[in-house]
Amino acid sequence: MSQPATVADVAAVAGVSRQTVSNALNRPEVVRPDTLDRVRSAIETLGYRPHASARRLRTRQSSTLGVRLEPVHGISGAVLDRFLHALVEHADARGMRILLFTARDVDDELTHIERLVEGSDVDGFVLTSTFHGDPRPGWLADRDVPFVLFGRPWGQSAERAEVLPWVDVDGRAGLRAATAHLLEAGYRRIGFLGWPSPSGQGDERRHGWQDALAAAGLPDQVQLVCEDDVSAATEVVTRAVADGAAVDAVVCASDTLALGARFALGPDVPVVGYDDTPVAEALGISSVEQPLGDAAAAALDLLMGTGRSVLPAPTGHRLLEPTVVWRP
Amino acid sequence: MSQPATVADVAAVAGVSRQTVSNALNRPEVVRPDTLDRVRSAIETLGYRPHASARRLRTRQSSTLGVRLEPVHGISGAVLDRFLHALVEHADARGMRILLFTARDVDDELTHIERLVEGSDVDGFVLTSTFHGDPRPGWLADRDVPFVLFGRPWGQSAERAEVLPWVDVDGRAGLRAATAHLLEAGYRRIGFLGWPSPSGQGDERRHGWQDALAAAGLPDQVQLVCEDDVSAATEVVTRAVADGAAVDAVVCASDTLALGARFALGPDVPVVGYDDTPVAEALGISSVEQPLGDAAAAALDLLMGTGRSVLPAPTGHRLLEPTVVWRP
DNA sequence: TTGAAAGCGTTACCAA
DNA sequence: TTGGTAACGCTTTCAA
Repeated sequence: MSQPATVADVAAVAGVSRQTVSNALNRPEVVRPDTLDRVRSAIETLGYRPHASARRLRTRQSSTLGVRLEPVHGISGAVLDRFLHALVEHADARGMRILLFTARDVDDELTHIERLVEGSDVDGFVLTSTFHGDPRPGWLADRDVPFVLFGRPWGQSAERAEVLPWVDVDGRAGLRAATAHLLEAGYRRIGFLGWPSPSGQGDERRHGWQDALAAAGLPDQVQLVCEDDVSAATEVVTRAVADGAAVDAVVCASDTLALGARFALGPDVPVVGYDDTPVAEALGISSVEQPLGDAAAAALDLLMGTGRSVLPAPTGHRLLEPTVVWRP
Repeated sequence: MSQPATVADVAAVAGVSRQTVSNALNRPEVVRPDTLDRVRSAIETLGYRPHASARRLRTRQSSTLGVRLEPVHGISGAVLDRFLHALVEHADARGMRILLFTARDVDDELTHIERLVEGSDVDGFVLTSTFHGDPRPGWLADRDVPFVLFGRPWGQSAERAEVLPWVDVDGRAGLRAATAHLLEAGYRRIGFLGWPSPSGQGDERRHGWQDALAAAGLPDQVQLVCEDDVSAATEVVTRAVADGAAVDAVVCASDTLALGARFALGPDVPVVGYDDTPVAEALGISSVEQPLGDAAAAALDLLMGTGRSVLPAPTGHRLLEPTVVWRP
């Protein structure tokens, strides 16, 4: 196989014209069965594969989705990694490919996005790590570039947020479930360790904790705040306990914080983290696990509907339920 | 910008022919300066970008490299992630893109690779996680598909290994340095916790430990073996100590093992891991850090030489020195 | 149901 | 140095 076979080669072997080969490939129902068979066996013997670039040039579709590969962020880096993995798999099943790019910051990301769009390199984007004041959704929507967010459009106006396509995991429900479970197990003084406000995900998770406490008639529990850093978390919790804070269990906004809390409180005080990272698993810390495979599938559903190409203007959203992984 | 501009549009605006625009883009030195200026300003005003697929169809180069995104493997998952990140950045700087694919196992990986090659989707591959009996290098070499290994061609015949292109980090040097440093600090009974043989990287790392001990005239130290799992490691070390093994420091083949050793020995016995994962950082465990950015750059150097396209048959190799990150 | 012809946007070749 | 012409491999009209 010095030179890859083309439609013309297949057509010659099958004794039909090029277009018939193309039809056999793309609209098999329109070709007579025995012709179809001849074409298919010709494809088989020649080891023919359509030339991706040629097809893309003709169809004006790249069948490719752009995804920014973000810098690894500490312990939770594996989360986006797992999402990406699931995304690649589901995309493959739908005939789509994932093209990576990196960027220093959001402005740089928009520059890259612009280049990819203008070079017709991608049909759309999956945007991760949404945040308050995120300029990307607006930028893309203004230019009619299809996209879907993994993460809610925090801080967007209500009308805009309503039509923006996004997939997210319901952190509030996750922490609500974790807290409720601890309450059932008899714990009464359940503290929360989270990030400073405003933080989309962080505030959601705090609300989940509050929901469960309110439902149990136990408001006003200990609430601590610090940056997402193990030593900082250890220090905050240690100081709070020294100052007389009463907790017999702690739910946290992340595994990083949970790890700090565990160091401060020892193994006898139940701690629940978020993201179910390998660290939580290794240290036997309970954690809220995001259904990342489902999230990836949902993102593609929103972006592509039931078809095999990206919708011109995706819309709608999906909020997925996480599950709590309990460890001794 | 309803319809993206093409070379023809640029040519019309600049008052030249299509070909001159193409030349201005790809071989500017062959175009007269003032013509070049006219073309460039036309490109500017039109916001023209070459259509990637059209160019690829014509040049028969995809300017794309295929990389398998592997399942996240516990604590060390971040390593390939960081390598991938660096690879995307360096590739971008060289006008190359990274296309991801996933696979269940090596056979499935070869199937994917075949598909990508036959569809002219990629110009070559960067293969990670090489292992004894790896069929991929042979498969690709047999078909003249360019590739480079991140990891040595373990277990390949000497002649074949000699011409195979690979980049790797010298784990042996890393553990030698770590062990030597501990020896200088006065530790004399330095144990090693590693993986079962044969393991390319694992055996290398063990040799590094042995090198340093032999140089210091202190052979026959405690050597332990277990699978790459935290609890297994904890158990193995705990049992060894209970059985009378004498160690006042331990170097390990991975951060996972180091974590287990830390649990078994407590914070007063120095433990050195490998890969400098976020976990090691969070727990204050010293670790050998791989220069992943350099590895990615070296991989592309091997694959592309100094040019902007993949070499037909890359060859040569590069062994990089890791550094030890010491923590209190 | 099948075939002929056109064209997607680009670059390579050759002549001017 | 510049421009005309011809592909690259594919799909999409439109006729037969």
